[in-house]
Amino acid sequence: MKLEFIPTDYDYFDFEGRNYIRIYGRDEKEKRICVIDTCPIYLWAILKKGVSEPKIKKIIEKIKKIKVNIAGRTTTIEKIEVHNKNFLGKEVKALKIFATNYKDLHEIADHLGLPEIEKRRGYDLGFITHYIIEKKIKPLHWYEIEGEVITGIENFGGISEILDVNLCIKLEKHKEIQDKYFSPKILSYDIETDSIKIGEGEILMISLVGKNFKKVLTWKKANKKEDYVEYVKDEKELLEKFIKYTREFSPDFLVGYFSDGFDLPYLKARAQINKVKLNLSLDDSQPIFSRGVIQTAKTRGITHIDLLRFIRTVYGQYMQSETYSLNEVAKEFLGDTKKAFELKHSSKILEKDWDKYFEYNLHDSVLVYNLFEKFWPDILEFSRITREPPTEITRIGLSKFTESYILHNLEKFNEIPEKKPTTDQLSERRHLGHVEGAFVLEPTPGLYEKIAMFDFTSMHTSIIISMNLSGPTLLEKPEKNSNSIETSRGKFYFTKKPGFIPLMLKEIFEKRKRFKAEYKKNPDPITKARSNAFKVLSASIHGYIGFFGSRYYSKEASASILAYVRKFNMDTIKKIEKKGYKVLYGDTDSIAIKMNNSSKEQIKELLKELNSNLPGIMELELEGFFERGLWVTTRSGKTGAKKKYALLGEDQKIKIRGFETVRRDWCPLARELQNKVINLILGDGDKKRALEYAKEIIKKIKNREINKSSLIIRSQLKKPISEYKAISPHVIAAKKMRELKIPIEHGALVSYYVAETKGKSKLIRDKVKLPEEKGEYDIKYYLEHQIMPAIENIFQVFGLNTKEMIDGKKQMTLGEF
DNA sequence: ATATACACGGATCCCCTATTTCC
DNA sequence: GGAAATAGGGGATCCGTGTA
Repeated sequence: MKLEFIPTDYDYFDFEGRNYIRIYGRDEKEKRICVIDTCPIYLWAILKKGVSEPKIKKIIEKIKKIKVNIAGRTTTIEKIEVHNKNFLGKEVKALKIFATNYKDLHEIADHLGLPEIEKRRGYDLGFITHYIIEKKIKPLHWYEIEGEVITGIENFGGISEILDVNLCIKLEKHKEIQDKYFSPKILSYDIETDSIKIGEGEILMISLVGKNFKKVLTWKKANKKEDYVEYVKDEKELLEKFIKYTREFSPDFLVGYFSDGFDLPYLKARAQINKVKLNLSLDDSQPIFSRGVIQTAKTRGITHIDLLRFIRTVYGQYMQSETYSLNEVAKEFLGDTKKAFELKHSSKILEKDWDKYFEYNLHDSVLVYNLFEKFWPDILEFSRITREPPTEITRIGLSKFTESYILHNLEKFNEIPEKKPTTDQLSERRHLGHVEGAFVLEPTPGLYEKIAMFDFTSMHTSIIISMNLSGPTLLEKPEKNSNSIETSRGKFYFTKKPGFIPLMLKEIFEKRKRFKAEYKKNPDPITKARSNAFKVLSASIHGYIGFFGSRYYSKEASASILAYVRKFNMDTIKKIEKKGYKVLYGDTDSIAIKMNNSSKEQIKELLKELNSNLPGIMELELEGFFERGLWVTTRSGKTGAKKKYALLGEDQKIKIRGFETVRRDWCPLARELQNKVINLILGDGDKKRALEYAKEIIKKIKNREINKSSLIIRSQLKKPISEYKAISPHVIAAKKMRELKIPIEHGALVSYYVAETKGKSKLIRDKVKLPEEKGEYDIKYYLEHQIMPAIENIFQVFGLNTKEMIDGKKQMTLGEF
C-alpha cells in the first residue's frame, strides 16, 4: 500500500517489550491514517580520553550483558557500536548502545558506572522526540509512505481493532515529498456550567463549532428553538452526545480556550459522576491529565489544543490586551467580541433568556474556531521549525521552543545531546544570582524637538553570532586569537572556531531575514507566521542560554553577551557625542539623538559611518525620525526617569512607553487623563488646554461626578493569597472575593476601588472595596495617589509646580509656563 | 520552576525615636 | 515617675507591571 501522508500527532505503545510509535494524520484524500513504526533505540556512553582499543572491546562485552527488569518487562542490549562524535563542540569517542525499550535507557545508564566512561547521554529526550530525530518523520510535513495494512488481531495485539481510523499501516518506506497545502479539520467547543469550581455544578450546555457545523447541546428547554440547539434528556446524555458528535466529526484538533484548566477537567469530573467514559482519543482512551502546576489535558489523534496557552507563550509579550480573556484576545486578533450576556446561576436565568444563553455559548465556540484559524499558520510553522507535534508546541514555553530546535538540529554537527540539568545542578545554578544586564542612559527631562532613533538589529542575537558566544565555545584559559570580554564575573575568552550554537543561530537569523523579506514581498498568513516563528526563536536564544533549566545553560556566556550589549551601546553613544550630537536617551539597543540642525541625510550618513565599524553581522538601524519627544523625572524628582517617554512621529502618531497610561494597575481615569495631557502637549503643543483639562478632572473628582468604573484599579494575583508577605490592597480585594465565595486562584485579575471609610487607618488596604460593593470613592486618595502622580512630572517639565493644584489656593495662569 | 535584566512606583513592613497615655 | 502604648519618619522590602 502506497499513499501520501501528513502527520498531526504521535504517541507510542509497547509490544513484546519494544517501543512502537503511532503516528496519526491524514492522507491526500483527507482520510484518517495511523502509521505504526519503530526505530533504533539507543543511548551514548562517552569514553574518557585515551581508552585503548582492547579495553573498549572489554567494556563492550561487559555492557552487552546488562539486563534490566522493570514493570514486568526485560530490556536487553541489542548491539554496541563505536563512533567518533562531538560533545559540546569537542571530539570524543563514544559507544552507541542499542536497547529494546526507550523508557529503560535511564536505568541502563545507571548501570554504566564504569571508570572508562566519562558521561552518558541521549536517554532523556522522550521517545517521540527521539523517534522524530531518528526517522525524520516530522510533524506537518508531507510524505509518500509505503507499508502493510494492518488488519485482524494478529498485529500488535489487535491494535487496528481499537483505533478509530480509516487505515492503519505498518510503515516500511517513507520519502518526504514537496510541501502542499494542508487544512486540518477543526472542532472548537465551549461549556457552560453552574459553578466555576471544577465539577461542582452541572454542565448546562456544550457548544461545538466546525466547518459547516454548529451545535449547542443542552438539557434545558427554552421558548425559542434555533436550529443549532439540540435538546437532550439530562447531563449524562449531554456528555454522551458530546463524545458522539466529536468522534463523528473526527477533527484533527479539538480546540478550546483555557480548556486545559477548565472545560476538559470539568467534563472529566462530570463524566465520572455520570459514569460516562470520556473516550475522546482515537485509541478509545480518555484524556490524560498531567499533574504539573499548569494542568494539561492531552488526547491522541483527535488532538486537544488549549489555544490560550499557545497565544500566551508566543504572543503574550507583544499583545495589546491587558488580559487573556477570550473577549479581549478575540477583540485584538479578530475584531470580534463575545455576545453580551450576564452569567448567572441557572436557577436565576429567566425562561425567556435561555435562548440568549445558547447564542452566547455558541458564539464563544465561533470565536475559538476563528482564533484557531487565525493562529493555525503559527502553530503549523512552530511545529515544523521545532519538529515537535502541535500537542507539544501549543503547551511549551519559550525555553522549550529553543531547546527543541537545538535538539532536532544537532545531527548536522555530529553532536551528542547534552542532558537536562539534575536537581542539584538546578539549585546550584539558581544560587549563582543574576548577571549584570543592559545599560540604560539616564535622560535629562524635557521636551525636545527633532529626534532621530537608532537601534541595533536583533542585538543579542547578532552579538552571539558575531562573537561566537555560547557555553561550548567558552575557553577554559586565555588563548591567542580568541574574543575576550570583561564582565562583572571576570574576563571570559571565547574561541573563534564557530560553535554549533552560534552557527545554528546564524541559520535561524538568516532564515528570519529571508522570510521577513518574503513576507514583505508576498504578505500572507503563512509567510508572516514563518517570519514570526523565526523571530521568536531568534530572540529567545539569549534568554535560553541564561535560563537555569536549559541543557545548554552558561552563566559565563550569558554574562558575556550582556557585557557586549553594554559595550556596543556605550561605545556608539560616545562616538555620536564626539560628532557633536546630544544623545537624549538609550536603552539596551536603542539610542535617541537630538538632531539639532542636521538634515536627515546627515543623520543617515552618521549611521553609515557607525555601521562601518561594527563587527560581524552587527547592524545599527534607523528606527525613525520624530518631531517631538518628552522625558520626565522620576517621582522623587531627583533624576531623569528611565523606561518612560513619549514620542511624536512624523506621521503624527504618538508612541508612549512606560508611562502610567500604558499600565493596567492604574485607574482608567488617571490613565486617560495622562494620555490626554501627553497628546495635547506633544501633538498640539497646547499646554494651556492640557492644564485646563486636568483642572476639570480634578474638579469633577471633588464634586463626586466621576463614574466608579473609571476608578477601578486592577492588579493580578501572582501567587496564592497565603504566600503574600506584604498584604497589599489587591490581596485584600482577593480575600474579600474569597469570602463572597467567588473562586479566586492565582493568576486571576483582581479589581477594586478605594472608598471612604470611617476607620482611622492610614493604610490603603483598609479602604479597599470590590467594584460591586457600595461606597463613596475616596476623593483624597484619587487626587493624591492616582491623578497627581500621573500628571505632576509632565507639568513639571515646563516649570510648573502642581502642588497647589489640588486645593486651588493659587490661581494658575499660563504665565507660569 | 519552565527565556533574560533593568526600572518605576505604590504600598507595606520594620525599626527607630519621640510623644502620649496609663497606672 | 516610670513603663507601656502610640505616632510618625524613613529606609528596606515586597509587589506588579512595564521596556528592551
